[in-house]
Amino acid sequence: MGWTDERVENLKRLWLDGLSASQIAKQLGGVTRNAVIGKVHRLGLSGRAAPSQPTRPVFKAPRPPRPVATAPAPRRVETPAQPAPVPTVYVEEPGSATVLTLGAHMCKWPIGDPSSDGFTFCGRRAGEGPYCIEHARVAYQPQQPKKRSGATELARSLRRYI
DNA sequence: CCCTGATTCGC
DNA sequence: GCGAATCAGG
Repeated sequence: MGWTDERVENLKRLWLDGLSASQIAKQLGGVTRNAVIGKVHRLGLSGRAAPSQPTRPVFKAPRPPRPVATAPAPRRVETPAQPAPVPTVYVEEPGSATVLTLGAHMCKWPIGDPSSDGFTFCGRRAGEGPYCIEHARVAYQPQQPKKRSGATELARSLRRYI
């Protein structure tokens, strides 16, 4: 499949809309993301007004030499032993995607407080639906048919979030 | 491992 | 001109 005028127009629009190369490739069909990227460059529109994910244009500072020989200071002098470091059970690890990096085919399972800075999405490869296989299981599991004791049920529901 | 764009180079 | 392979990065 070659680059017809129509397909090129599509490419331009989608690219300028901020879609990623792989997303565009899927949408156009018959091309890989490499082909899309190559074409984008040949068309001279590599830089985007609204990049899907701003690629660092700045250079990274040369790695500062690591202090090697110093012993790792166990910073923790005074803390009168708090009750228990028992972690909350039902919080997940932060996802790999933020609202800015969440792609079309990434799991959109929200993790954390949407109003806080640490809010993320799961971000793993999504299947048919908006979620990855694991979260799809949780999301689409209606109810457990049998009644259980309150404690048992609570323990059950919490387990799913570990 | 998933993803992103950038570059190279044989075709 | 094209795009797979590769590179470099999150």
